[in-house]
Amino acid sequence: MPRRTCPRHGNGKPCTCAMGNLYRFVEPVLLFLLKRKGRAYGYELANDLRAYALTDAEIEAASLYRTLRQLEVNSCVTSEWDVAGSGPARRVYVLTARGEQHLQEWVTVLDHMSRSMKALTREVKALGASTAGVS
Amino acid sequence: MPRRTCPRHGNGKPCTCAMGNLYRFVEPVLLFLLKRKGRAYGYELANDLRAYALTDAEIEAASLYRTLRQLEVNSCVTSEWDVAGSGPARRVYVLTARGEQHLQEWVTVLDHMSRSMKALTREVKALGASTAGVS
DNA sequence: CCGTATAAGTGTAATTTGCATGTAAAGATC
DNA sequence: GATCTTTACATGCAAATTACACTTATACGG
Repeated sequence: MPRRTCPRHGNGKPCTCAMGNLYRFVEPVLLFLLKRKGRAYGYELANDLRAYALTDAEIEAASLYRTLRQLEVNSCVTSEWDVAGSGPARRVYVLTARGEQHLQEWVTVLDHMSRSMKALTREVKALGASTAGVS
Repeated sequence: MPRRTCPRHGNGKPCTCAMGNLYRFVEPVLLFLLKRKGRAYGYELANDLRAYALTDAEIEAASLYRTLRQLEVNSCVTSEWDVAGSGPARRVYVLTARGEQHLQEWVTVLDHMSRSMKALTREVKALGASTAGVS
């Protein structure tokens, strides 16, 4: 069990922060965004990442960059420096065929998880919110 | 990124093993099963756990027991030894009101994640499986 | 007495994560 | 021309998490 209290959103609402950042789920979103955009650099992806995040946990910039580098190590993306624009150089990423394939694998996995989660929540709701437990 | 190859199911199928065991997702299933069964011991829960698992990863017995003990530390369940039946003594768990509440929190979180996952997979499918990447 | 099934753990190395910090370029402000 | 801010990427390390092997213990059949 990860930290039981959410350090960032200290309110009473259920929060996936209490489950940790789960950077695992950053990966499929990055693959998707790269496929859709064609090419993109990390800082740029950070925004879209929030919109498509699978959990409501804050995405660490560090985990974004680390995930991209790791995807490159695993040949899911390639990168090169873009020194054209103004500002500091950007590392621009492009999806590879391997990455495309990995994204499709993720779709299978997420599809399955999505169904399982829905099935579970349905069953819990069916049981009702009765406080049948011990105090 | 966790291990990229699934050590247990070395075949080509997408497998959540490659995402690690995610014992986080064992927790809500255990809470649900305990609510439904009223009382249960670990070894018994292991079977049902497979049926309701949110990922297709093998559930480690160790993580099952550890999660139960941790749930007890967090007052989500209580336990006592059952020495009645034959065989080794069993630690029998019962859901508490706190655990019931925590289960409802999980429902909120899983509901949200389920939707996000479905939305993402839908969008990926809409893009098509075109190999638009670099070789 | 030995093997097997049941039941519940523990030990620990490796991996993953959160958070702080470092580097560096360009533009704004004064 | 000094320094502040924003953009952009990256690393270091302690703490948390996980995988996997291993241990303890009871009962039953033969």
